[in-house]
Amino acid sequence: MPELPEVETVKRGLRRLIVGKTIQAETHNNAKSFPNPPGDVKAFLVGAKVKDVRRRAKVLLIDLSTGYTLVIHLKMTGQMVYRGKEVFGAGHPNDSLIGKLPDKSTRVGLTFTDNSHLFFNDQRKFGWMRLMPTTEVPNTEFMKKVGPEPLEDAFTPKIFIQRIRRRANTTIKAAILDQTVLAGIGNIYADESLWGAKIHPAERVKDVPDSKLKTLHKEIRFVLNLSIEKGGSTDRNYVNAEGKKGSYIDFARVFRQEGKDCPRHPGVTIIKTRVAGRGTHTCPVCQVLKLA
DNA sequence: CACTTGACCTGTCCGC
DNA sequence: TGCGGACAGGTCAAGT
Repeated sequence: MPELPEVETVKRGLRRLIVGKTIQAETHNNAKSFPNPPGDVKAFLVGAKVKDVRRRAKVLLIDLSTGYTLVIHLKMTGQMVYRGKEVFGAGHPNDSLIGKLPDKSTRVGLTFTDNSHLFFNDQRKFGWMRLMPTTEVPNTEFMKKVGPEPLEDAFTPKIFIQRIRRRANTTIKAAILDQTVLAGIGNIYADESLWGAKIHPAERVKDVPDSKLKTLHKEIRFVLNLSIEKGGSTDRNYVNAEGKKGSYIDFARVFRQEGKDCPRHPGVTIIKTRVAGRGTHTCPVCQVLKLA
């Protein structure tokens, strides 16, 4: 999915666009995408005013005046796209991937009382949204076990090293993708930060010295901050709340750069392999797997 | 318990 | 052009 920078970008857009608006109507066409019973929708969603939009890990939280929160996970192909007078629709000369909405991958539609709309689009139907009492959100299994936010001050190198050492025998890539170690890293920023720290993704955590983990901690924060600045990564179909693409991919050093030169080593080609079951991009010169 | 693999879906791309 | 297979940014349940 959308990883931390993409969800953060959507959150910031929605904050600007929908806070203060009142939901007038809801439609959905797929029970998996929005499993709440119709009674919940009528009692806690329709007629509610949007109080705030938050993010924890890769989860988007829309707090409502009814004391309920819309909890949303975009997974691989989810999009939350707003259409209203603040945002131009199809035909506007921006780089939008979104044409006329709703379309065939629209799973949920919300209409506000000013006749603007918020669409939950999700081609692969892995994503979901659900209503629950705001006070219950921190008590969900996911929220109880998810790791720290990597961009908060409390996420020190010491905390990172302490938490990742629990995954001693797995690969470093699998460990940083593990949401219980730290929140928000996905395949793009795993590859980008490991290249930054000059660590081979298949290295076992126990074989990575603290000094390297400290560098990795710094690189994780660097790539996540840079990506937020660029509005996230659009590799396939990610778009922000206005339906626009992110531009981090233009700055990517290894992700989706197979066949191109490593920025550190002109003439050395970035290769694509498979680590932790995921497509993995590395420079064969900067990232050497130590043979135990 | 730690770790790995397959399943969940739809769409696209690549080779034959 | 058509068809089969691999692959795609995430997470979990089930397996070893």
